[in-house]
Amino acid sequence: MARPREFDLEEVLDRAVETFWSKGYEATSIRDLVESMGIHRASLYVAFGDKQRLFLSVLDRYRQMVVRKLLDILEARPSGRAAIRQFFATVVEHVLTGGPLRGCLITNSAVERGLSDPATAKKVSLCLTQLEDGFYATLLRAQRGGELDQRRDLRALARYLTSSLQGLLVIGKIQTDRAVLEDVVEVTLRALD
Amino acid sequence: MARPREFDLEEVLDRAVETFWSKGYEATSIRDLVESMGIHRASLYVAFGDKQRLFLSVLDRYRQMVVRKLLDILEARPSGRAAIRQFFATVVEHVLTGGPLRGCLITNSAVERGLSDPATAKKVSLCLTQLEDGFYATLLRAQRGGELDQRRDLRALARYLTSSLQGLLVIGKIQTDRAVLEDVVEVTLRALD
DNA sequence: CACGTTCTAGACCGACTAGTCAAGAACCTC
DNA sequence: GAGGTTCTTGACTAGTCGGTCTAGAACGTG
Repeated sequence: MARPREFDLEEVLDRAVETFWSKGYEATSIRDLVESMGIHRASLYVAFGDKQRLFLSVLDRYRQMVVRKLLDILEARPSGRAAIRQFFATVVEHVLTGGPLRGCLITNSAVERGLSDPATAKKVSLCLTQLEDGFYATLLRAQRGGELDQRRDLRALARYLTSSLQGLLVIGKIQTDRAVLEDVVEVTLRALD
Repeated sequence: MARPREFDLEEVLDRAVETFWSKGYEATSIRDLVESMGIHRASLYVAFGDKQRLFLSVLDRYRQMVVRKLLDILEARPSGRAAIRQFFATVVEHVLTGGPLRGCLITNSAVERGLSDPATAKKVSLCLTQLEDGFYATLLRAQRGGELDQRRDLRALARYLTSSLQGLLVIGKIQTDRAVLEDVVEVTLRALD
């Protein structure tokens, strides 16, 4: 056996999540990460590999934590419609109060690295698929509960909601007028009628 | 009088637009710009100031060229509904064929620099406003032409379409399956019914 | 307690970063 | 053609980048 590491892997990874989330991939330097994670430069490389591999770990962690929480919202209510409405209301609140973390690491990563890093694109794609599947399950619940026309194409609706979420998060980077965001959500949800 | 510059300002600016568009702000180095623009490093600084100011000029140019073209699509057809449908069809084609320029500089800039650079945020906001106003005018045309219920809130609809466009462009960075993008557009346009 | 392993610490690497400067070339006006 | 202005050019700066390496500290096992 050997000397155990002095820090908690998930704990420092959470700090890395916040740093990449707020600054983006390119604008985050190893120095930034060392400072925010509170571990030594060499420890970072031993524990997580290089910057890109650390980022991929960050995306996994983000999926397990943040995306998971979002999916929980969709599952929390028996009414599918209410769940989806609550989902978007939560996102709007996040945008209005999120400060430097306003926005979404998945959106950011899709835009900044989607075209240049296939490994990142793959992880982002997984997150988007999970969200889409979450919407799908919720729409199915709504349909079975008689809240949604039986003839609606649920896969198309789920894809639409996933895309709408991304749009809302982009707009939220520029626009923090609640009325604007609520206008968007209101019209978005009309698609379910 | 003095020696005139040997390059065309707008011409080299167009090259800078392409470079920032395809690589993003942070990932683009001055060296990249010097090579793509085909002018000397010092000429770049004399003509455009530092990297950030060049980027702001790039955003202006993008608005005059690309956003202008998009707005033209909205104005090209007498039918407001047809114009909006054509608009999104064009965007889907761009995503499917755009290569390294797939995506939109406005979306990219909003996401990458919206929170960290107020000057960029302001220029992006202007572009989004122009798009929103373009949608508004087109919706109004549709409404007056009897293609849209008189009671609909056109401002909310315009904001929604602007946000939907951003969402589509984010999804397009990851997903190039035509069926997915068309699903999104199809449901998006149902909001007009 | 000694060994072997894996940690942390700080110094270090070449490459690249954004940005500057001095010198000379090219042009216009007079 | 002379003078003045602004261009282009290549060399140059200090600082930062991602990543590595060696030395020594800290632990579990025998």
